[in-house]
Parts: sequence; structure tokens; C-alpha cells
Amino acid sequence: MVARLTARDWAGLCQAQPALAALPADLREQAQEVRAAAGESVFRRGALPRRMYWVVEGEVRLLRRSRNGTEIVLQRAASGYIAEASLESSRYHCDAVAVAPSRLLAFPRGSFRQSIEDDEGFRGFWIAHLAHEVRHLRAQSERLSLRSAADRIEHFIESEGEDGKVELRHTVKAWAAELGLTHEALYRALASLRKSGRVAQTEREGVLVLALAGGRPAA
Amino acid sequence: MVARLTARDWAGLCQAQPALAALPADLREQAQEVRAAAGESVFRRGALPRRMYWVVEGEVRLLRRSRNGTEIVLQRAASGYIAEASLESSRYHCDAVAVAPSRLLAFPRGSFRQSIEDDEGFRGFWIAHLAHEVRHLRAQSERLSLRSAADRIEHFIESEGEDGKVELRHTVKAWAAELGLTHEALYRALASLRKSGRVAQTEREGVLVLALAGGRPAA
DNA sequence: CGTACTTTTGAATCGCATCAAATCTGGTGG
DNA sequence: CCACCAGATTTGATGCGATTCAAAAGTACG
Repeated sequence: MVARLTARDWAGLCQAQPALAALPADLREQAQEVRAAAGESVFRRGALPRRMYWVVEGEVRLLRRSRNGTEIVLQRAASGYIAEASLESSRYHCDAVAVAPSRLLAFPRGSFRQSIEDDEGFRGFWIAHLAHEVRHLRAQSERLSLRSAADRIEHFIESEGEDGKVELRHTVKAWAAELGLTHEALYRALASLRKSGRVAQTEREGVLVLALAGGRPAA
Repeated sequence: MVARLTARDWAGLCQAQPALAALPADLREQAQEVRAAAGESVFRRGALPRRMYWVVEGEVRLLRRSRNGTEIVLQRAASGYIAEASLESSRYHCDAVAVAPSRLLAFPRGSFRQSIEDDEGFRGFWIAHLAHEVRHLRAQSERLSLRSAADRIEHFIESEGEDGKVELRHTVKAWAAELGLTHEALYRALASLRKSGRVAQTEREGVLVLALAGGRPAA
């Protein structure tokens, strides 16, 4: 399932997913919209990477399957590029599978690489994007290696927020998954942090705001 | 403590840490060797990033300190670039502190950026390096969000190895830290996987090799 | 009003962390 | 060569905290 996009479409997309605004005009023109049903695969291991994908909606997972049937998740993307490294390699090293009905943008790989080569602005964006992902993922790895739920929450606020404050863009339940916790554990830990005064939880315009207490903890 | 490096030095460094081989000649000429004692800070939050650092030896951590004294680890580097994103930003957002006596290479930030702009080969290396880090860190994050030690081990072998086999470059103890486990837990889980036949453990030339069993698990 | 989802609380269980200690290893110096 | 030491490796016992399963209460939406 493939379709071209209008300028109107792009306006909406860039509004919701600002990273798309960096795309140069010729890439936009060549972009195709791809839809994948739940369970459908977007590309397969061994295939030649012909396109660069951006997940607009739904969820796509990068998987490696072993002989004994185990599935190894390498990436989950609900919004963003998938398999950035496929831009550099000659074959896919894993499968991409939609786990929910998904909508993607597909850019011809050659043109994408060409734009990085030729378009200084887009090149700068791409390098900054990768560097930003690296920083974010390093922080996430450090966070996930903390044992206690409370520590992960504090780490998240410190590293993802500004000045000891974060606005939660997703639901608490989705946040739990990102923190590697069950939602029950997260709710309990949050409640306990609130009660002990270490974290203040407010809501502004429907967005949850968490702030670390600057002073001494109550405990 | 700062010193210039000879061609002889570079040969040794590139041997041990192949990523350094990508550095163009003019960056090598401008590189300085920096030493930091345990506890010494390499750069501080708020400072202007003037250099790009590569950790040769020891361990340097990227930290953010909160008002209430908690330290948040954003990155640990024992070999590799530190704070790649500082290349893009005008100020450091965190502190870099050596936690062990460390040796680093420092490249002037302006020259580093210039090389990425002008030197097509180095630019390609840099983009590939960042993309590779992203892939690796995504896999690591997925791995750390697995609950059981056995699952993390299998995920590691599948994602870091080739064809169900990995060579462990570090000691098992260091590997435990990377997997977010205590060494006791890792030893026990490994023993149990060996006993059940799901993982084969051999040693070739002093390097530990782990392989997933292709067939049915014994249990 | 009913449905679907999130939020919240409860109780039981399991796996890992923790603390402790013994064994094994490689390397050093007497 | 042996004694010795600093590591890594291994095994044991205990406790804690997150998972798990269950269910109730709150909330948004048609």
C-alpha cells in the first residue's frame, strides 16, 4: 500500500513530528506512504535496503529470530526513524515487523544518502539527530541498569528534564514500559516518592509535570 | 597534563583501538594526550566545549548532579569517544569525571567539526560511527528491559554475536555490569544455561566463546 | 449508560541483590 | 620452586523489591 503525499499532508506531519521538518524538498517529493497491518513485515533480514523508513503511527519492531524460535527485539519505534544504520549497510541484519496497524514514510535510500552528501543543512540535521539519539540512549541504558524503581524515576527526571523538571509526553503506562517497569510498580513508586516529598506531581493543560524536590528528603 | 603524540604512539593506539585509524592526519597532529587522576574532572557543566575527547585508558563518567546530592550517570566510557553530542551544542550539559586514573586524547573541537565538513572519508566514518552506536545502544536498552538473567544472556549472544555465537572481549565480571547484573547472578545463570544445554561455553586462545544451542532446549 | 482504558490497592511469589566465604587463577618476588 | 597476593570464579543463605495475578475504582468517550 503506497501513496504520495501533498503539501497539506506534510504540514500536518511536521506539526506532529517536528523532526520531519528538516527534510529537504526533493526528499519530500519522493516520499511514499506505506501502511502495514499488525503482524505484517516491513522488510526482511538479508534484503537490500532500498528505503529509509520513518514510523508515523502504530509500532514497528526490529527483530532478530533465532533457530530455536526466540525473538530478540532490537528496536521499538512508534514515532521516528527505524534502523538508521541500514543507511550504511548493504543488507538488512534483521526483520522489521509491525506489531500494530502502522503508517510509515518511505524515502528512497539513494536519495536519502545523496541529500546527506549534498545538502549541508540536512547533513547537519542528520548528524545532530544521531548524536542526540546516542546521548538519549546512553542515558536510558544507565537508567535501566539501576535496580530500584525510585532511582529510575529520579534518573529519568534528571536526564530527560530541565532543571529537575519533566513534562511527561506519554501516558504513565507507556512511561512504565520505557523505564522497564510494570505499571503497578511505577504507580506505587511514584506514590511513595510523592508521599515522602521527594517528587512533586502537578498537571498543566493535561500534561503531567514531575519535579524533584530541591531540599532534603523527608525520610 | 598534556603532551603531543608521535607517529609511533599512533601506531600503537590504532592497533589497540581501531576506530582511531579513521582520524585524518591533521587531527592527529593536533591531538593532545590528557591525563586525569581518579576523581579529577575533565570538563564541567556550563563550560564551552573546546575539545572532543577519546578515552584511551581508565574510566570517565558523564554525570549530572542534582541539588539534593544525587549523582546521575549519563555515560561510562573506558574506551571510545565521550559526549559525542557536545560537538553539536554550545555548552556542556553535564560534568565529565575520571573515576580511575585515565588517559585521554583531546582534539580541538573546531578542527574536529571542520574535518567532518571537509573530509569526506572522515565524515562517512563519523556518521557510520554514530549510526553504529545507535544500533548498539538500542539493542542494549531492549536487553536491559528484559527481566531475567537468562533472557539477557541470550539476547546478548543473539544481538552482539554472529550466527548465535559471541566472543567475550572482557571478563565475565565486566560483562555482568554491562548486562545490569551482579557477577554472582550472571555466573549462576550461565551455569544453569550450560547445564540445561541451551548455551555452550568454550574457550579458544584465552577468549571465552558462547554459543546458543540450535536445537530443542533440554528442559 | 456502557465500554475501554487508566489508575489504584492487595496479596503471594520469585528472582536477583546482598553478604559471606571458599576455591581457583595468574602473576610477583623471595 | 614455593609462598603469597590480588583478582576472578563459585557456592550458600537470606531478604527485599518487583512481578504477577486479581480486582476495584476512576475517567474519557461515543
